[in-house]
Amino acid sequence: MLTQTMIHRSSSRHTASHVAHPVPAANLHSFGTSIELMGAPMPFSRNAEIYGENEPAEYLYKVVTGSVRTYKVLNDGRRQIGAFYLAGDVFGLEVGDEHTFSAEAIVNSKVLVIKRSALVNLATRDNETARKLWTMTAGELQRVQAHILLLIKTAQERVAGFLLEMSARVPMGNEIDLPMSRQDIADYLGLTIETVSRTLTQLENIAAIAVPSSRRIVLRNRAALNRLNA
Amino acid sequence: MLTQTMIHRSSSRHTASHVAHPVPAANLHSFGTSIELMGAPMPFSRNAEIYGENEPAEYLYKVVTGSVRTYKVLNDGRRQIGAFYLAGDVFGLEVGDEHTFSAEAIVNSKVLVIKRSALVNLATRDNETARKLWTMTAGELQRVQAHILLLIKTAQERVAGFLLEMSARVPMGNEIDLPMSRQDIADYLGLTIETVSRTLTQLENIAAIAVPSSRRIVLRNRAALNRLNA
DNA sequence: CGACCATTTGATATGGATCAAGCGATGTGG
DNA sequence: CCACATCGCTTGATCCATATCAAATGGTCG
Repeated sequence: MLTQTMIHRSSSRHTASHVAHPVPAANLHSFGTSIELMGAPMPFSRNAEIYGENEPAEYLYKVVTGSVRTYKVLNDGRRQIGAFYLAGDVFGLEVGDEHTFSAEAIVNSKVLVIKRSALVNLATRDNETARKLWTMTAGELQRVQAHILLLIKTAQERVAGFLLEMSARVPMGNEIDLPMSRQDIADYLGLTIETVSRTLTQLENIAAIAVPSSRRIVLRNRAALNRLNA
Repeated sequence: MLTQTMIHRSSSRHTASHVAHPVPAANLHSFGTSIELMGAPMPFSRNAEIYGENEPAEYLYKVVTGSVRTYKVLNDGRRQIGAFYLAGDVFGLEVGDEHTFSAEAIVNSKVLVIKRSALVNLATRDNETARKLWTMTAGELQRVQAHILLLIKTAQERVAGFLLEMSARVPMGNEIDLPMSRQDIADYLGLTIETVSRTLTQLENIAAIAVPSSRRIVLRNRAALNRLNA
């Protein structure tokens, strides 16, 4: 098969910079009301690694600006993208000690870094926090379950589903500005770039979407897309 | 594409019997130490529905004997199996109010039924319970992430991965007694029964496995299977 | 024994992968 | 400011893994 990108152990192996730049001490007194107020946003440049698979999961993260992908590379080099995280999304939350995926900035991004241990400790005292952690994990679970349903569909259905998912996650509903490349989309959907590209032109021919520039997609006929989304 | 089973709105629509047979009152005093001691095992016969997608998630469940599948049916009738649950496994835990998948007994089974609200309430007081709920949800998350990785692989890799997964979950490691049909396996792996069947005979020809009877599989060469599992 | 259902095996079709070329945008050095 | 390299994307031609269609086999239960 070999549908995904081949990773040739090469590019973008910036060593995780936040290990070198320790995070400002968390404001413990602010945990109860909002997780957000901890630490300072940390910048990651395009393709920089935020953490690697199997690294200890000491922190969790919240995208302030930009976007992030998590992924896993199989033995033979195929890459599967697990998720895209946009501004406002939290990622990197694990219950075990290690990250199960790697994370990279897709574009230059600012990311809030939150110390996990503090939060988990707090959760044993503050059940508001405990519930929040649980709810976030459950949210991830639902996302991943939806992702599975995408992966059993035809190429058209996957791409349509992807576009609808993205449009639901950005403000202005019908105009999507994709931060990620065709290769990223392909590795998320379990397709090749060629198939993603061809499918987009098909959807354009059907007048379901318009593609004014390669990273900008306009949803022109949601009904048609929803029909494909089955 | 249409790789999964077509469900023709027909068989096995036994209305959820545990609504009719209310569960014995939970022993609230035993929650803290073990979730298991609640209610009496309830029998479900082969193919009986335990709950349906979109039903309120009032209970969670633990398989005592037998096995259970959860699944979702797409608009056009394709079925995707989300998971198989064997004796000892907990399923049906949701954070939202509704089940996102349906659940059926694969064979005649006994299932412990646990009232969710009691547990969730308790979790606000007992952080041991809270942690358990979180950990179980996170366990599901990891399982589903592993499932995604299966779905991007070749047929051989998927089947090998499935067999290794199952063998890790049953006691006697090298002999697997599958409770589920080829169709169930196919719908779990995103393949057709024919492909599953052919792939099993391929693996048999490679001497990676033996198939003494259709439901019984013997792992004969784990190294070979692991190599496929990539 | 015969009906039924699950599974296997065979023949053919097809959606998406692979291989290959072209094209437009962006950036760099002369 | 232009020539040219590079990169991301699209488009075309062909191939192949798996789906689909079809039939045979085998096991189970009345």
